[in-house]
Amino acid sequence: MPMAQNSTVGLRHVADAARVSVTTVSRMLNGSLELPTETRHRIETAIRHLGYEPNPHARRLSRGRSDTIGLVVPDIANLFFATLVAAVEEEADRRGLALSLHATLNRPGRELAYLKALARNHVDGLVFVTNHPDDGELAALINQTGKVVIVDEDVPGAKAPKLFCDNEQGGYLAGVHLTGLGHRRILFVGGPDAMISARRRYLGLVRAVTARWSGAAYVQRYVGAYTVDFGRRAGRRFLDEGRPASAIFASSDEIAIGLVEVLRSEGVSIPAEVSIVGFDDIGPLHLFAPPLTAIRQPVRAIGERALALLVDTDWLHRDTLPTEELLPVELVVRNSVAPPATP
Amino acid sequence: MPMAQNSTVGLRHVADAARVSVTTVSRMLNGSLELPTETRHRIETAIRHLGYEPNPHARRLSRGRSDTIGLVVPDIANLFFATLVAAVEEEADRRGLALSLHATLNRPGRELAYLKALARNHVDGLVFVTNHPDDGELAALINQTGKVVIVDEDVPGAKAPKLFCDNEQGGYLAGVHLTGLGHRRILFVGGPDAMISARRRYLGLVRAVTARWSGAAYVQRYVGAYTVDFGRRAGRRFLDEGRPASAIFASSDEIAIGLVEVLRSEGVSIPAEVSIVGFDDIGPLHLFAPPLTAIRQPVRAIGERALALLVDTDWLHRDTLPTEELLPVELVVRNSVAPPATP
DNA sequence: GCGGGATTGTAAACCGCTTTACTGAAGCGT
DNA sequence: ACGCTTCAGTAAAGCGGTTTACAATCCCGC
Repeated sequence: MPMAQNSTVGLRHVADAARVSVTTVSRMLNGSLELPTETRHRIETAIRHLGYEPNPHARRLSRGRSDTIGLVVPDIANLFFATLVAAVEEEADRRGLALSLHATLNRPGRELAYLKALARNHVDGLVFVTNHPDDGELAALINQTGKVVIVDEDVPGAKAPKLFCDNEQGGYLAGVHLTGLGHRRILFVGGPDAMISARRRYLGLVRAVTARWSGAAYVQRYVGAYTVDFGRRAGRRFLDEGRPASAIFASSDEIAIGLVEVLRSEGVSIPAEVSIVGFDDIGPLHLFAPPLTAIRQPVRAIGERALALLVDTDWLHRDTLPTEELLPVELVVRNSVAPPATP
Repeated sequence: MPMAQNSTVGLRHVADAARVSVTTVSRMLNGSLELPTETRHRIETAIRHLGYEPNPHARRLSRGRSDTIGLVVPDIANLFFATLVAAVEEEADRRGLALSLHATLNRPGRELAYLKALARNHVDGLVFVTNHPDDGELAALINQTGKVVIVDEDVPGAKAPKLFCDNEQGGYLAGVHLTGLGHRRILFVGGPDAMISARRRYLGLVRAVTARWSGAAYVQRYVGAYTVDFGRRAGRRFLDEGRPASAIFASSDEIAIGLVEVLRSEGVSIPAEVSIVGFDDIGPLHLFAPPLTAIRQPVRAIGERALALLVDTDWLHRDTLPTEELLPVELVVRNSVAPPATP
C-alpha cells in the first residue's frame, strides 16, 4: 500500500520504518551526514514507500527562513510589470525559490503594509517596485527592514540596491532621433519630477535638444501618471492648446496608447502631422497604426538582475551596499516619427 | 525606545511585558478570549511598544494551514494570463490570502512538480491553469491532491471544479457575425481537438456556419498552438495555399497578432481582402491596423470566480463537487471584418 | 456562608523539522 | 592491551506560535 494517507506522514514515520532516529533521516536529507549505503538505502526505501514529503512550514520555522522571496508591484495586469514579474519568477524558480506576489494597485498604505508584513518575517527578501513618489515613509521602512531591492522607480533616501533602466539615455536617444529629423518643438508627456524615471527621461531629452539646437528649440511638458487615461487627457489637451509641438515623447507605452487613441479618433495623422516616440516597448507596438517608434527597456534583464541582486548581495555589510545600477535602453525605430510638416 | 530589535520579539516578550501568559496574548489576538479592558489595554500597549509581529511560519505550522494559495499558469508575460493572475491576486488579497505564483513555461514535468510540491503541504489550495493536452498524469495527480480548481483549459478526467469561458458560444458568435456578412469560406486557426477551448470554439463556429448555410459552406482548420509564432506560420500557409477562405477566426489574440503581422507585411488588406476575428480581446486591439474584432473573454471575472470557487467549495464532500462552470463571452465589433470580396 | 456558574487566566502539550551536544563502537598505531 | 581518533547514530532542546485542559477568583442566589 504505497499510498500515504494525506494527513500525516512525518519524518517520524520514516524514521520508525527505517529503524533509525528522526535526526538521522533529517540529517541525511539535509546533506550533513554520510550514511553507509545499507542504512541510507533503508531510509530511502521508507521515504518512497510512505510517500513522505517534508512539511515546509515546519522546516521554515526551524530554519528561520522561507526560501521564498516577495515581489511587490503596482499592477500585474500591465504588460510591463507582468513581464517583470515573469522574469523574476523564472529566475527565482531557477534558484529554487518560491515567489509571493503582491499588487498595490495604487491603494495607499498598501506598500507600507506589505513591507511591514512581508519583510519582517515572512520572506527572505523583497523586490520592490513602486510607481509613485514617496513622502519618506517608504524609505524609512525600507531602511530598517533590510533585504529589499528597489527596481524601476526610485524611493529616494532608501539605503538599498537600486536597479533602473538608463532613463536619461532613453530620453537622450529619443531627443537625438527627433531633433535629427528636424523637430524643434517637442512635448514631453510623463510623470512628475519627483519620480526618477520622469525626471531623468526629461533631462535626457532636453540634453539632446539643447545639444542640437542650443536654445533655438522648445520642450514643453505635460505632467501626470503612466496611464492610458493620462495619455488620453494629454492628447486632448494637446489638441485644445492648438498642437504646441511637432513631436511628442510619451514616457510609457500606456501614455502613448492613450495619446494615439485620441489623436487618431480626432483625425490627426501620425506621423505626418505629429510624430510620437514611446517608452518601454513591451506590447505589440509594431502592429499599431502606425507602428510605434519607442525606447525599449530591457524588462526581462531587469527582472533577472533584480533577483540576482537580492540573492547575491552581501547583506551583512549594509554600508558597502551597491547603490545604483543602470541597464541599457535602445531606440526601436518604426513609423510613428517623420520630419515635421513645418520645421 | 519603541523600536524593536529586528531579531526576536516573540509572543513571549509581549506576555512578559504585559505581565500575563503567552496563552492569554495569543488567545486575545485570535479572538477566542474577551479580556477586561484593563488587561487588554496593557497587552495592546506592550505589542505596540515592542513592535511585535507574529511569526507567520510558526503560526502556519501551528494552525496547519498557510493562508496562502498557489497559482500555476503557463506564462505570466502574456496579457491574458497576467490579467488572470492580477484578478486572482486581488481577490486573494481581499480575503487576506497570500499568493504563491508559478509559471510552467511549457517546461514538461513542471506542472507535475508544482502540483506535488505545492498541493501536498505548502498551500491551502491551488488554482491551476494549463495550456496543453494532458496524457492523464495531471488528472491522476489532481485527483489525489484535492483543493484544486481548474481554470481556462480542461484537464480531462480530473475530478475538480472547473471554470471556463463559454468557448462554444464564442465560436458561435464569431460564426454568426461572419456568416451574417456573407462569409462562406472560413478558416479556423487554433489548438488541437484535445484542448477543450479549441474543440468547443470550433464546434461553435461550425454550428453557426451550418445553421446559416447548411452545407453550402466550408470551414477549414489549421491546428497549432496559441502563440504569435503559430499565427505567423498560419498566415504564411494561408497565403501559400492561395487564400482558401475569405475570413479567419483566430482562436487567440496571439494567433491574431501573428496572422495580422504576416498578412500586413505581404500587403494583404484587412478586412477588404480577408476578414479576421480574434479571441480573448485583452490587449489594445482597438489600436491595431485595423482595429481587431474579437470575442472577449471575461478574464477578470474568471480570476475572481476561480478564487471564490477555491475558497467557498466544500471540499469535504468530494462527490458533490460542482463540475463545470461557464462564464459568458461577448463579441466586440471593430473593423477587421467586412463582407467578402467575392461572396 | 456556601455550592455553582461565569469570568480571567495559566501550564503544558503539540505542530514537524533542524541542530547541537553527546554516546557507543569500531579502527588504528604502537 | 591501551589511548585516540573517526564513524554511525541518538536524545533533546529549540523554532514561535495555538490550543486543550485546568485552576483561581469573583459574583450570585438562597
